[in-house]
Amino acid sequence: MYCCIMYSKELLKGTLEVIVLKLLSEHGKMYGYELSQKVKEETEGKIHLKDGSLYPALHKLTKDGILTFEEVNIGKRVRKYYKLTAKGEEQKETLLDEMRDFIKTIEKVIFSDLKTSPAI
Amino acid sequence: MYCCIMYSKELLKGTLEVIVLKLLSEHGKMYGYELSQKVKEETEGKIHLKDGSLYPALHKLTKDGILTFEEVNIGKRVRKYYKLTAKGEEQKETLLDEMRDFIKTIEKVIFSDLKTSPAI
DNA sequence: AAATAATACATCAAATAATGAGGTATTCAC
DNA sequence: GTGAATACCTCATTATTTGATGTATTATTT
Repeated sequence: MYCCIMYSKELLKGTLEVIVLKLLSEHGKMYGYELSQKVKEETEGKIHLKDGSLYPALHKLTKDGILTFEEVNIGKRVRKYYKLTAKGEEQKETLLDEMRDFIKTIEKVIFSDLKTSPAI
Repeated sequence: MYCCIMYSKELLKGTLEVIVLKLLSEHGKMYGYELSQKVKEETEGKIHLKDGSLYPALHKLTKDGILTFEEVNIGKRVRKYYKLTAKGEEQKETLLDEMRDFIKTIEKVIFSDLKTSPAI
């Protein structure tokens, strides 16, 4: 059902994307697991980036030139630290603007009681 | 990509659903075309309920007992006026609450500059 | 009067993406 | 040495949007 919003794909898809880009922009570089923990923490568990969504997303964003990564060995374990490319920085700004606009629009439609009813 | 939000399905799915339920609650009864026009108008064209999304959604909501409809003949044309059932009223409240909560959460994650950086 | 736009409904194949389940392996705490 | 946490990954299934396509009536423009 989802939606049918002008910027539907770019936006709702972006719920994950915009979060990832914002956090990476803010923290410089982060690895997948770190991202999911950070989001869980900042939202008191309300938003939970699942493995099955997060990793494919990171791969796609990398493929699209939004992110790059470097592998860092932590003992025998490998971490992939992601960061924004220049294109990624632009994309972040775009998505944040869209999100702002989307929220404003939704709020206007959804949370207006005043609008119609002259209240008896 | 979408998301992976606690209430993902119930919420993002709901962008259409919540709009429809809100408008029906507000206006009593409306038909499909009217709904799409109203939304377009109220959002200055930013949100556009497409036929291919709207009608299937109305059918599904009816099947689920959220909506009922009555057919009205306008000349040779038939209009289906939809309205909320009691269950639909409840559902509307639930979705509005979720939407409020979602927006608050997203805003917290996305629009905080203060949070991390101690600024130089 | 004829063409065009708007009204009003509908369906469906294709594309897209989230979910949930499954998998591997390392490190830490008890 | 067992379980939990860390850290990555894939993929089939499911769900949903989109865009195309269709039908038909009414209003408007030329």
